[in-house]
Amino acid sequence: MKPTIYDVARIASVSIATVSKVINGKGNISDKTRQKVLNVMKELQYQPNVLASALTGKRTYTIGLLLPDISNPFFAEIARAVEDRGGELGFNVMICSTDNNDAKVEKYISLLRQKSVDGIIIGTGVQDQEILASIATEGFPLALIARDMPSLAVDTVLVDDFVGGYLATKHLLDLGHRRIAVVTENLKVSSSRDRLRGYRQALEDKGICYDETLIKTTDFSIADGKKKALELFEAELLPTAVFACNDLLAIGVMQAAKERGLRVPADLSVVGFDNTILATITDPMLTTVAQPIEHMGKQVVDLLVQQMTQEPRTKQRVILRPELIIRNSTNVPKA
Amino acid sequence: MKPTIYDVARIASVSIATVSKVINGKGNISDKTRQKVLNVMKELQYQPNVLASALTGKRTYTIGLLLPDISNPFFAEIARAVEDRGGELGFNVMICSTDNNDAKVEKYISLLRQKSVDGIIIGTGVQDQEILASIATEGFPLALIARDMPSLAVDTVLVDDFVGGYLATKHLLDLGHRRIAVVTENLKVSSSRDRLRGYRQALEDKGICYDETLIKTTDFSIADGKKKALELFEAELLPTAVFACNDLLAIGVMQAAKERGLRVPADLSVVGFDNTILATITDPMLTTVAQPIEHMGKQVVDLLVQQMTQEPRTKQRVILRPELIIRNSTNVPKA
DNA sequence: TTGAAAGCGATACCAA
DNA sequence: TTGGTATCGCTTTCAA
Repeated sequence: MKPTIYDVARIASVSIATVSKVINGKGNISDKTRQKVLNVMKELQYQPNVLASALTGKRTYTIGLLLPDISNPFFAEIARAVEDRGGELGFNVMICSTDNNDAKVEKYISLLRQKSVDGIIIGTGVQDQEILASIATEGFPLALIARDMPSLAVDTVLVDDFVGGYLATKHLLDLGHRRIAVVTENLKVSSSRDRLRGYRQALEDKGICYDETLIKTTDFSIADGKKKALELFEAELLPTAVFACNDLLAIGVMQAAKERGLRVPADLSVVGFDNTILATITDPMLTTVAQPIEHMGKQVVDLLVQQMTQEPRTKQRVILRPELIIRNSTNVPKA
Repeated sequence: MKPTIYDVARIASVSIATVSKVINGKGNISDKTRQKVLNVMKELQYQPNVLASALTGKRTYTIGLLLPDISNPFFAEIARAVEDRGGELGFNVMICSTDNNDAKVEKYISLLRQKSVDGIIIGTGVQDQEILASIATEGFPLALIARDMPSLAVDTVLVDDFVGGYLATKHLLDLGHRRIAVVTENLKVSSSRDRLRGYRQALEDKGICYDETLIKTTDFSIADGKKKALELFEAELLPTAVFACNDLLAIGVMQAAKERGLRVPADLSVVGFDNTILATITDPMLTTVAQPIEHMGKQVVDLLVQQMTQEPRTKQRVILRPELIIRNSTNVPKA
């Protein structure tokens, strides 16, 4: 069996209270006693049981991370960033892939709370915000990453999706494109809506009419992007460029283009969003809007940890500026 | 505050012992009492505190998962598979990215044990097997995925790397390639060694001499693969094909080829390993050796859970057969 | 400077 | 069928 605080106390011939004090550096303990206890602890390779100490009201040093799907590179990269910053601060992270399913979100949150995690980071879509509202008002540490729910008083870190959509579209516009299609994730997701708004704004600034038929809504897999792009290519008048609302969809679009014999970027320009590792792997490499994932991960963790360690403060939304990464999937339109 | 078992007991005017019994379906409780307690539980939205119950010797229903890097698609896919099966069985998973660093491995294992996880799955490289040996003999539930440490009595699930290397090489050989280079991860990793053995065997079966200069060892990023491929391309006599020991390296090789003006597969055939999502994204799509990731994830979890729930049994190594997925990065050599 | 003891929220044994 | 109570490993208050 693992040694307990009692074993240490017995062998060091002190009380468990004393041992507890040296573990936590509290109270006044003589150097001599402290050394004695420390030695025994080392000898026994004693490690305090986190569960027991959490039961007395201390932290579990564990945070929950809700993501749509950890096998999606964008979210995997977020997870890594969260894990890294959490690690620096002494926290482990429990991952939960929700598939953007409210039922799973609810189940996971309930489970995590049964396990007394110190806080939860939400990177997943949540339809029914009530699920979050209740625990947020309850004062349970909660933070959002890459999701926006302005109606909720919750710390949030995200990229300015509007600007992102704007930058992507403007880039295309500047190249001379006028017929720019959009393949976007479900518009129930706030980030998708904002990216589309950015797109519209860019068009408007250029005095170009918004054409409903150029907008395709779908899920977020490569296959989805491909399917919608194919639909786009059915039209008599083809778009000369596509703004895809994430890299996965952009890749689907590129694959569809290839299947139709359209060359990227000669016949069709494609812009993605996220700048995941995938964007560097396609051929041509994908022009895309970069989210500062590492920075975002660090920030949410910091915000969350502040909630658990500091005085209540006003919740904040940190909006980071996305950056357009120009690679090889965009070019001037043909003739 | 969250309600406790005491709240339930008080409101239902029974003892906490009775409540505990209805929670766990133990003992004989009259239907009437049971209903009463159940109702109060529902009313209060009572959820037992997992920490407290774990303190009394029950499970935490949490498992640890050690991976080199969760942002690497191969491992992210493993994580998802583990999470899914874990979820079905009632377990949450704590992810730990180790960067294949023994110090981190040790730190994480210690941390996880302090938190009383019910078991740990290791998918990360571990140089000093002593780290694992001690806790394994101690009887702590442990299982390996995609890693082999035959000297250790630990449940293990992996693909037959030897066969994988053999299949990849044979495919190239069958196409007519004779000068087949290898870009592999550090040979301290067992899987890399075995894949290389498979390669040698395939050559031998065909009566082809093993040429040391065609073998390049490196780390596992795209950049590493590219760098080594570039070195390969310095030679007077170019290889006509490259077997890369994972998809990331294969992609690096493809990028190097492109940079050198070599067309894939016309001038150079490339085979990868893992069949991650990346393999479907490259252009041309990558021929690669598929690991049945989902199946592997399910198996390790099952093996691990067996250890915690069943009688001690002989440890087993489950060796799955990899499958060659032929896509478009391989072809007959030029003239 | 040290220790006795209550308490955290559950489980399980033993009585009633 | 139900309940009293010791126990798990630790923290913390209060006395000594």
